[in-house]
Amino acid sequence: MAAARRYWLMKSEPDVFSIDDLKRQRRTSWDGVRNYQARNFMRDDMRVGDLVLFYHSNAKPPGVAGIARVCKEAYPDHTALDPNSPYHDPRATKDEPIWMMVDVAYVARFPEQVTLDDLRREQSLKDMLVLRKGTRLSVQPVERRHFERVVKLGGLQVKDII
DNA sequence: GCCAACGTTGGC
DNA sequence: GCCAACGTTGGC
Repeated sequence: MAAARRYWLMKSEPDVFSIDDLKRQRRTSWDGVRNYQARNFMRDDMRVGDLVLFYHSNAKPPGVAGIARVCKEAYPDHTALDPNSPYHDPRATKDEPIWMMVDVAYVARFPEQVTLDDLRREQSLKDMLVLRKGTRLSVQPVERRHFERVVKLGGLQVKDII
């Protein structure tokens, strides 16, 4: 029997890569994660089929812009080996790549972004990690009930994206 | 652009 | 193993 699907929130700066970019490309490799906790979530816990809240950080306003789905499990992030990449890490080698990435596919763009303020206003979402002061994790787990609530706030039906 | 909060580095 | 210094994140 397959393990239960998990839910995540992943941050991206829309000036760098937005939900619209993902929609155009249909899928992307989630490169550039350079935080051990975030890497460990991707490497150890993300499985094909997991659903992702695509969060626009450093945006005006910041918030959840849509949904993605994990379509390939963790593998080495080769940008760490590339001296010309902004994500280059001189410690990384082919045998010890240090950093990992997953691939995600486009699922849906919310008709209306669910802003950070919207999330804060929802009593039922008050325990979400993204709302906790000082939480900078760019890859974080989300509870199913929170995921489903955000989808509804975004104007979509859960059954339509699963 | 500011700056609080956090993660990482490196001297000891 | 401690912790000060530094770099980064990300909301504002």
